[in-house]
Amino acid sequence: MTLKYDHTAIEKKWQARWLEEKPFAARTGDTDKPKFYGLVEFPYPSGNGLHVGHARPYTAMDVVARKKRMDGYNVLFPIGFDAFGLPTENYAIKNHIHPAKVTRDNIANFTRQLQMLGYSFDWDRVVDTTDPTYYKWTQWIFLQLYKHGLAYKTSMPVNWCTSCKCVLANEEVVEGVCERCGSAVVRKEKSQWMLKITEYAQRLIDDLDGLDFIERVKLQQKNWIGRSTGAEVTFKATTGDEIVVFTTRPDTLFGATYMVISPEHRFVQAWKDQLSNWDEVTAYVAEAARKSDFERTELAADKEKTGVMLQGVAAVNPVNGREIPIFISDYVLASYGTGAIMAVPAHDTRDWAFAKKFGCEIIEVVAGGEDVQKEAFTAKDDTGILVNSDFLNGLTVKQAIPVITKWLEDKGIGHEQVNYKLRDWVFSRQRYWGEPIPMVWCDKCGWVPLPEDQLPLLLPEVESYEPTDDGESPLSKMIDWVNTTCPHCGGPAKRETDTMPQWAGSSWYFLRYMDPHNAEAIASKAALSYWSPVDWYNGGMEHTTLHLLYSRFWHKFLYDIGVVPTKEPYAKRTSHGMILGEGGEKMSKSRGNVINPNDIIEQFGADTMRTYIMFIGDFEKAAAWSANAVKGCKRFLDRVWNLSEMEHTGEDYSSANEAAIHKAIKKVSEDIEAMKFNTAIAALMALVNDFYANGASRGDMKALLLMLSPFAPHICEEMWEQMGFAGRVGQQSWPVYDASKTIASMVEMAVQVGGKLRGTISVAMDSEQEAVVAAALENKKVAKFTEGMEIVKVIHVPNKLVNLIVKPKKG
RNA sequence: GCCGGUGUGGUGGAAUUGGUAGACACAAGGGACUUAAAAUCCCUCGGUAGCAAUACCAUACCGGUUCGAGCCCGGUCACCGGCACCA
Repeated sequence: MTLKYDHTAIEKKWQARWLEEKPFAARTGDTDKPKFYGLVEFPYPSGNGLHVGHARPYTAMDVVARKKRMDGYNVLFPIGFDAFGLPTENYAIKNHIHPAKVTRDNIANFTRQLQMLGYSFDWDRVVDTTDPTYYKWTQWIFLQLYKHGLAYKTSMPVNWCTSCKCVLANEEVVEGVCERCGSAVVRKEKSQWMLKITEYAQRLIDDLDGLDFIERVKLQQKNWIGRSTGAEVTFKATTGDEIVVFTTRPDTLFGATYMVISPEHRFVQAWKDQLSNWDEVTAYVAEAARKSDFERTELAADKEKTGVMLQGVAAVNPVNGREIPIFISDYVLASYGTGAIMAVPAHDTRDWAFAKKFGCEIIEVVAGGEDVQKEAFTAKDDTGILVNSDFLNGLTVKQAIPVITKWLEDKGIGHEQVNYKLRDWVFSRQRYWGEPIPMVWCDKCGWVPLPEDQLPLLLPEVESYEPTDDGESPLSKMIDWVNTTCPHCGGPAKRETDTMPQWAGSSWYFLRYMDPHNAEAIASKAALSYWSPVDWYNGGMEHTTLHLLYSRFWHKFLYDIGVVPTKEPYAKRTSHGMILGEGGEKMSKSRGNVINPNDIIEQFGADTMRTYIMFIGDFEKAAAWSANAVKGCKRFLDRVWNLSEMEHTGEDYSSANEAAIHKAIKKVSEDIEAMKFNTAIAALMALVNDFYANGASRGDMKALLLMLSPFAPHICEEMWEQMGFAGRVGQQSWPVYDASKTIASMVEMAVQVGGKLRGTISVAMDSEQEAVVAAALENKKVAKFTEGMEIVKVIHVPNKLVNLIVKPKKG
């Protein structure tokens, strides 16, 4: 009689052994084995502790890592903590505890929770972004960016979160509100450090081609970067100024009946003296400036256009010399293209709406749509033919674009132009708990980078971490720290008091794992060349345009300056779906439907938790938690455990189970690679059902434990040991299947008559068509439908199906 | 509005990518064991009709291609995600 399955004791035992024996340590430069670097997104160690949302991707990658080790790979599977950030800082403010202390405590708690789940992380490679030995290198990378002209400080309107009292990157603003806290975001003029990610826009698109990323990630990044090809065209104004516009439709130039410039355009102020309605203009400019991002988004939704015509100034359409009015309107953005457009109301829906409201002329220049007085015709393909356009008449849109572009170039008033929606990365934050930006302002020398030997620039101790209402970082109150000497001229100077955004530390952490204790470099050349690139990176879709794009940018930069050996950081990127609450709603404290992994582990064990979270459904799709289904997985592991009550004889596969085992090995192996963890577990459940029906040899049990071990490692190690198998299950080779053994000698085939299933027959493997048809006709159910019929056609799919097409016999 | 995705039993989900729809579970019902309960084991379980064998219907909806469609094509509806005045 075997003991009951005591998950708590078993899991404690094996977790302790793993910490002691370190079987998951990665060895740099282990040349007799191929390397595999599996990566999960490191957690932000919040005070709430680990969430089931972490367990899904972490378990998945742990299953992959454990299987890869059994496949003979030298595996790097690390974990760390992305610990700078607002929640910690806010908690520190509220409770008057230093954020470093809060971080230490939270990391300790997370570590304990991660270990309770039995993850095979290499605990000697943990990184913490708030550790000065780590952020020294985050600062070092910033200095390299600065030295290569990719970091610059500029005063510009930025996204200001009214609640966080902090600047946000464009990527952090979602539907006009703060991505993190949901508060209103307003525009504010501030001097900010910026990173020139736009310089990498084209490469960030192009290099996606060679990567094994799921399509929706590639697509989302491409859309975010937003490349569009068109032309820049210069219009002369009656003031003599030249206004440059960007258009993707130079073919419609003859239909440009007015022009719009953004309220922020420099010409608005420059033309002050020429404008007879200056009061009206300034009122509109002020109004536009006051609008928050949220209000502007709202307005965009209604498409209610506003604007003011500039009285006293006009522009000239260069193709026909016609004088056209100039408007200012906030539907033209200062930050895209040139901040000015030529308006072609007949062929652009926004221009059309504006023209209708302001009574502008609508001239058709592309025929083929409905009446342009009723709606704009915007087709960009070959359906439209150019009209009212002089030398372009008769051409299709596609044909006309190169013709007019060439014409503009010849005249010296235009050229082809590519634009991107992507903007430079706003890199400053006015908060305490982040990496200090290692720059010094000297009145004589300007911005001076801190010499590298002075890194890390440590965060000073402050009295209060509270953000200030004037929008300055709390560090600005540290007079002793702020006042310093210029590294260049030695004169008095001031330190930069803004800190870096949370995305800084996470933009390169995967490199540090390769060589986490290196004091001389971000990682040694040897480690970088051995482990790069990350072979498989799994993470959330919400990071596609933030972390994933930012880290690709940094990595490309590091490649350009010779620090890393690969152009791209990640060879493969996959993504998991969210875990929802029991009712299918998002888990949240306010709904009270949050599942704490600790509770599940305590009640059912880590192996049940792991098995369930993998069995819950399609890994890529959202899945709702089900307490009942958790019990089902516990029942499965109980059944596995209770197999030990059976008598097992024979080291080979039993003849009764052999075919099923070979099939299961094939299925589980392929499913893990394809992240179809749910069907892999289903196959193992079916195998256990077979064992109950047929009995199982020691060889059969061995196969089961090997295959189940990546999912439920504790119970498998325990049973492996108790059954007296040598070594540790996690250190064995993954079983191989023999394709010929997955096939039985007899197969069941479907028989259709006229495409309808009428019966099944059992025939020898690879039977010829004649034999199959003969067997089919003998089947009583089939015979009913073939009696008195003539077979006119037979469709035979070997070993699967035979379809008899019949018609009534003549006579 | 634009781009992408999804839609299968009471539920979560399978389906070798055009070849026996509903694997594997959950829930439910019945039975065995038990003084009883839990646990465990066995059986039933898409719908309609029938005692049954069986027949017909069935993968959001409508149509098409095909010997054969959950899968391909055209259209419609619903939900989810991303972008959103980007010229």
